[in-house]
Amino acid sequence: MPPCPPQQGRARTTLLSAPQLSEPGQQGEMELTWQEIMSIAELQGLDVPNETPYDPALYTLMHQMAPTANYGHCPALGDGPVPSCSQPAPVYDRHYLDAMVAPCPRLGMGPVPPMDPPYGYTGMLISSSLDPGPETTALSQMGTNKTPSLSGLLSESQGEASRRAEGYGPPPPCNAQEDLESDSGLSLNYSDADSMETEGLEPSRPRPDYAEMYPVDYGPHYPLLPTLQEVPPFAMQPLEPFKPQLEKGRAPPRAELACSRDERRALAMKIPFPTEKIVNLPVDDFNELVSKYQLTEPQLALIRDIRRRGKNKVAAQNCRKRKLENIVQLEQELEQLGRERQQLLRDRCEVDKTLGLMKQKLGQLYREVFLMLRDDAGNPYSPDEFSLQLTADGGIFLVPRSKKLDSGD
DNA sequence: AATCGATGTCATGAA
DNA sequence: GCTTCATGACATCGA
Repeated sequence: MPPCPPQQGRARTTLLSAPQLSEPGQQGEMELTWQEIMSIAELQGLDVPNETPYDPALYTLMHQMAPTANYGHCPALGDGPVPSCSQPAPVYDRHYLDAMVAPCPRLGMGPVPPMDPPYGYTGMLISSSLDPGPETTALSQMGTNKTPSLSGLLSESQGEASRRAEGYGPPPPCNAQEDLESDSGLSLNYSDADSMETEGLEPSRPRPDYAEMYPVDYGPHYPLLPTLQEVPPFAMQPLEPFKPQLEKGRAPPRAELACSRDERRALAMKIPFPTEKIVNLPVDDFNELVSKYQLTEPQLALIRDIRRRGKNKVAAQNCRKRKLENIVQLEQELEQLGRERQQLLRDRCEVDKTLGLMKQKLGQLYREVFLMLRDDAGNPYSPDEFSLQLTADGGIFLVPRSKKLDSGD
């Protein structure tokens, strides 16, 4: 997305009053974010104010229905001076669950079909690495039934990354600002000009038609949050105490962040099924899933890109793993060839030594034979004038030095 | 500040 | 023609 011109921020500043934002840094991030969100609304002609997280009614409802559970509620969204927050996975999953049962009238979606049955697809490494822990969400309980058939091929860290990318891992600490700016290990920074896609720094690349539509958006899933009765027990468990990472001066490793960029895009675009399915379903099931919903063109484009990126991410991980394995194998082969070379050098040394001995013996034998030869007068032949030569058939001839046998050898 | 390794992403070609 | 996979190249982040 190209940098939002300042005028696009006006709409947001009319929605947000500055005192709501306690931290100047986060305020700046949120300004950018809301500029992008509002620009989306303008581009799509959406009725954003009715569903914006700043809808006072919804916002009030949020506090009423989940006063203690931390639903990824970002302090920067106007919740006072909370330094940081957690980004629990249940929020994400509940979002999808709710999306399954809640219509999304703004995007023209009709009533959403029920959740899909469990899938047994294990073809992708990313899916094979699933390992839902005790915190497994309702979504994973009902939606995934995967066999870790290829888990050995990927390192554990990769499996962890996959779990995180699928939103099934335990809720890692979430720094609000960091989460806004970063993603699951992705490099793009929404808040500065380095963001390739949000800032449109790659004019050579065709921008997807949803490009304006996936800025960070924590808002849209607020209206989809479950009512208190719907909150699963795991969501009501005590949360880990806040860890004010900003005060530690270090953001958590980006690999620990819960939401990937594509997941946030999916949230922002109200994609009604998880990115894990988008990426891992076989093409037939994927097409069937997509056909169940009435999705807009930008949503479909985003889904296709999420699938492509997800598959390519796994492919890249496999490719790098293969490359490393090849390097290790080649190094082992190199060592083996080095050992073989040393052995061949030793063998050659032995052979040279043996050859020298044989030449020595041959010379000695030659001299003995030559000295035994006599001419008709009984005088020995002079080695300067004659030499012994061997023919191909094994015959030995005494040949004058000036006249060699023309046998060729 | 420079460097390096890890990772995600894109472009491209092959199957 | 579409999808998937493999891989080089690039960008970014964190150590």
